[in-house]
Amino acid sequence: MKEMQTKYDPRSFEDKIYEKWQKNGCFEAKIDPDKVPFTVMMPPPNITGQLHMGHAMDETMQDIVVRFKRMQGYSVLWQPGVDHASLATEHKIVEKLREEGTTKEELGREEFLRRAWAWKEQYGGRIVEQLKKLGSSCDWSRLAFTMDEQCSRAVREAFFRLYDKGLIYRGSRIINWCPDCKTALSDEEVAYSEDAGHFWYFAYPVEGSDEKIVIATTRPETMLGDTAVAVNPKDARYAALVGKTLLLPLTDRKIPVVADDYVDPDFGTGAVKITPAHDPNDFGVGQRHGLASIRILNDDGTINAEGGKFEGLDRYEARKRIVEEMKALGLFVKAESHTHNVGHCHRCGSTIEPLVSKQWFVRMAPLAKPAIDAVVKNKTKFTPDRFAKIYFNWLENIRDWCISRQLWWGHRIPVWYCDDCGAELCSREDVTVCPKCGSTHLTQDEDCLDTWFSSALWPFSTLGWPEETPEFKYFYPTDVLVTGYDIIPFWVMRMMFSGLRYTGKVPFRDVLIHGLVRDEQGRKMSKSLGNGIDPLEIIEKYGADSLRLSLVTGVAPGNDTRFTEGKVEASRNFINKIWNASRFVLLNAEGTDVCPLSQVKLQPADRWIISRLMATVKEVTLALKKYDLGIAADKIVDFAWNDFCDWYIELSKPALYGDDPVRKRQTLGVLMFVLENTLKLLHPFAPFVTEEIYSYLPTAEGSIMTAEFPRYNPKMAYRDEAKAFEGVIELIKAVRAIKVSVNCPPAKKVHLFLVTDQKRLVTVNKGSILRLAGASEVEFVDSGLAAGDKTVSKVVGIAQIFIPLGELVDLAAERARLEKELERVEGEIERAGSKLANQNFIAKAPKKLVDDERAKLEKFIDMKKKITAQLKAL
RNA sequence: GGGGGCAUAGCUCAGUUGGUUAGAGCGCACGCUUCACAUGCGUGAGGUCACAGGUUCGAGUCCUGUUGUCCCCACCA
Repeated sequence: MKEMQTKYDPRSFEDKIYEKWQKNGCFEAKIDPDKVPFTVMMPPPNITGQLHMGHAMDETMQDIVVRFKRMQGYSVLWQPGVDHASLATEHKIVEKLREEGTTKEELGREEFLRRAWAWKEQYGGRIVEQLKKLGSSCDWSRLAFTMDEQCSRAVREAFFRLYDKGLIYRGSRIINWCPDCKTALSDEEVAYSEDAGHFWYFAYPVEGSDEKIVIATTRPETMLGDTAVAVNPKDARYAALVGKTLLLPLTDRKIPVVADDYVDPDFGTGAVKITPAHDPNDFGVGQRHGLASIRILNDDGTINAEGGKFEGLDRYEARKRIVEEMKALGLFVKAESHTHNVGHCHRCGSTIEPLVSKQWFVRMAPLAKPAIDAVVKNKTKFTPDRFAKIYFNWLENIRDWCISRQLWWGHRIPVWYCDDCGAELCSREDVTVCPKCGSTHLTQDEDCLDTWFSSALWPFSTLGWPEETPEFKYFYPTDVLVTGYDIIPFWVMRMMFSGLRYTGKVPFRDVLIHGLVRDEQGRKMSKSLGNGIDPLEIIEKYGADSLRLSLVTGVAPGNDTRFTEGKVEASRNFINKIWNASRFVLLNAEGTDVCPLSQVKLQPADRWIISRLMATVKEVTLALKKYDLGIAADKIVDFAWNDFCDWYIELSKPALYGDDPVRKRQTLGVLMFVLENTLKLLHPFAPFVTEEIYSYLPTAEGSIMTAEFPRYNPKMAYRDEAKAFEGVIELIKAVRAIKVSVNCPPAKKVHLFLVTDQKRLVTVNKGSILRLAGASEVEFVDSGLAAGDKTVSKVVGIAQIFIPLGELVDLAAERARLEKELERVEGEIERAGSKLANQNFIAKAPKKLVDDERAKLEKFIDMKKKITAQLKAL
């Protein structure tokens, strides 16, 4: 038998084990009609991405679930993949081109895409390699990419179907425009923040009079596109002006004063400049009053020809110049500091310009309805369920989804325009001949689709949809989707309505939502703050298992968590503990014919640890089923460290070091059984170290990955015997506590006098009691008097303990100690007594509870009697 | 304005459908070279479960309100 290394050194085996798993095809999903499928779709990380703590937690949670299910015998598919991340990637490549002194326009679409693919080939796999370091057990042989052939076909099909039913349309509407990325964005891709700005007051002269009307704006440059000033119809101040014409300064335009309920008379001056082309509210006013919509910005955020002499100026430069000119004209009234919510590009942070533009949209109302219903009807369940409310909130208030992007890297919109007859043609296949006029002069729409359009199809596009592939039939719908709450509007929601629309089924039955990983001070980890911690560095230092465990312990589902290295250390210490406990068992088993558990004549301590193991198996299995990963991890750690290491291993030592070879073989049988099951319980959380240790177990076969997850066996519950044995533990703890309380040196063995009716239990465990309590002898007596007068005593469940400690005993201190104990017990009697005196409690509480309370009361009364006697004896 | 989270030990957090004497890790105190492990072992101190009501035999847990704090969405030009 090979021997375990003395030191737990994850670096020495983690990579090797991962390679072995891959080589042996342990992650590969198989269509097996005899098994129940279990499918998880990995949220595809961006090809531009680097592994961060958020990924680490997300991946760990998925891997835990997936490994658990695999061990339970499901046919598991954990589908990995990466996302082309249209905007992020294009941004990156454009940056690179800038460094090379060129632009994408200069290269042209074809060359640009060639470069983008080359970049993808070179760097796109980086994140995949990083995921492997974590131990992710996904089926890499099925690695998908949102722009691969299969996903692209699905995108075309999906687009075509929606277009065909009129659920995709093209129109001029106010959209969010990023002047730096030079593309439209969806509402979800705009992040708002409170920014400091100004409120500028300008006077607009009324035509044919000396009157002026004062308006206020935060964006003076947009006045170039004003086509009206609006006031509230009930506002008496302006009633006379409604219908009059204003001379729009800095232009030669005349604009009307209109009345519209939209205007809040109490805000600003009560008069609002209306710029339909650059403000969503103004757009509405413009439509109601038939106003012209004048767009004044170019795609890059400079003023266009409509801006007259300001043409070509950057929006902020134009703002400055306009304020100056208004001052020169005497039409500037005042400026106030004003903080307001400003939209920023999710990707580059630039200030968003709302503007009217011709874009493609998905009609959301008909799609949102079934997506809401599916969750209402529990076809898909959120864990924790409060996130269903957030999901509803989004879908109930959703607006049409702008899906076109002025980008090249992505799925090109499958619509062609006939240059001759002007027909608009959407097709699954490329169109080369116009079906309307037969022309071959066709131009495909220049734009790409929002990345999330393809991500929305992920749960089925990866399985071959729209083909009815065997994979699709077997693995779809998927079982659980694991993702952060910040992704609900981007992705979860869109997969839901897409899945329902295209496949008629919900894409997943459960959605497990987790929170954000924050830094030690509770701040979001971010590039700009520079407070991110690299998971790979943590893995290098502590091992992947420690990182994984630290990311799920003490974390409640859906809650944010703070990452601290201290937590990783705590997890590392635990794993180190397991490592050493395993070494202990294996070193002792060496050269011994370990007795199989079925042939062991179980002792009370054996039954106790097996009982605890079974209770843990039950709890862990239940917790994992409910996705309570934090609770599951807690239970395992608690059992392994406290019950197994601190108690059972110590309890086993008299047998291991004793001279009864049968007893030793049997004890090793129990140790081996418990160790093996502990490793299996722990495997989903700490796959590497458990696999490594498993390989040394004489009883184990193959990989722990494919071993069966421990099953609760009611025959091994041994509930009563385990409870009785807890008495022995209590006894040992009491003796230790007594010794500490009188400053008795731990090495000094004490003579125990016990008044007990559990002589057999004590006798069977005498060796353990002597060893763990630090005693030289156990003697049964009828009363404490036998122990002499310089004794310290304590009452525990199975016995009255008397320890003669001679000079160490301070009679006054001992009396004080006993009195304090008496006080506590009397408190308990009081509590239990009043509870039992309550007739309502007796009548309404469950019988078991009442019985328990009665038993407790009896126990405490008995204790009181004994303590009183001891006090008297002093 | 709408929605949601959080408030439990010095710190970070658990607490599963309401039910033993409210837990863990870290930190702290005291002691320990006990032959797997000092990344350890033993013993302990430390909590009016934010506040005020209510429901209940019974509330950290459910309801209402208050305060503080954080997040998401909408948004007044």
